Amino acid sequence: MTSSERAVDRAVGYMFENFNEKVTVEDLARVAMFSKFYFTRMFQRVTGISPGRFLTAIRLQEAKRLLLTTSINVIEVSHLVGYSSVGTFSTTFSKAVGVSPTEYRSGGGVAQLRCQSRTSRNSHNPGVVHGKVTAEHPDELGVVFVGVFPGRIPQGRPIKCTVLDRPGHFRIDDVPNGEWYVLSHSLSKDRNEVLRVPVDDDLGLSVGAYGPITVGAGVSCGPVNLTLTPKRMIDPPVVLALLEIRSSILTEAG
DNA sequence: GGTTCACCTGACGCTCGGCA
DNA sequence: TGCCGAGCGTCAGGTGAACC
Repeated sequence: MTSSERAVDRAVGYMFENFNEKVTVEDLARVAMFSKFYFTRMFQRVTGISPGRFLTAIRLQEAKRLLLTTSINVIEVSHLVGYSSVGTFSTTFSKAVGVSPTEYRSGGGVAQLRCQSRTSRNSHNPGVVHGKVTAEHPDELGVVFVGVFPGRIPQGRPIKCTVLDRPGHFRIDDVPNGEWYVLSHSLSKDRNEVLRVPVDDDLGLSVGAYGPITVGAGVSCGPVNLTLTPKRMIDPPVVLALLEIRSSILTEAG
């Protein structure tokens, strides 16, 4: 682990301990023992996202857990995870997870989403993304989710996605033109045993990221080689109901 | 009780430059 | 080369009220 990663690790630890309070970039920089200017750049370089968005992801991950495992109302949940305005919480949650807090709870954590194409971009002549997902111990992994996202953090609805039985080759068609990230997640096989039960933590989760890639009109983009590694604390939390989406996709397929 | 929306604020991204 | 400070424009996120 480099000195930068150690500093980011300290800051992320501070976020996990204090996400329910007001945490500023100055606080995090002080914990990391760097100036706030340099810290922001360093954090972005190590994690791929800004400190503020990382903190938001932690808060939403905790909110998902509270919504599924308790009967606390949305207002109380918003306060418990650090939001002073339930309006902000509701809006942020809906954008990141794909459904509102009450929909998420009523669906038991299974977000009935579809991999959507975006029509706002130049998508009349979409491209193809292809590549391969590898892992150090592929036999220990269950099904693999591969999605195309606008950013480095898996939130909102994926532009396009696919599910593999195991690490291996993939192909995603009809990807709109633009600059995207390809993100992949997989659970260890023992956790897949409980696939139908909503998953609300990162235990046994392996992640891989690639990008940004530029998809051109009618062009096959790749190979995109994704390597799944066990999720570290400094990897961005999975905000989107990715695993739950995977479950619903499998339900449809089955 | 929960969501949406307009407005506002502060964090962020980018860039340049200084220092050791 | 690594660390840090600062200015400035942009935009994500926070607030609070209206609405369902």
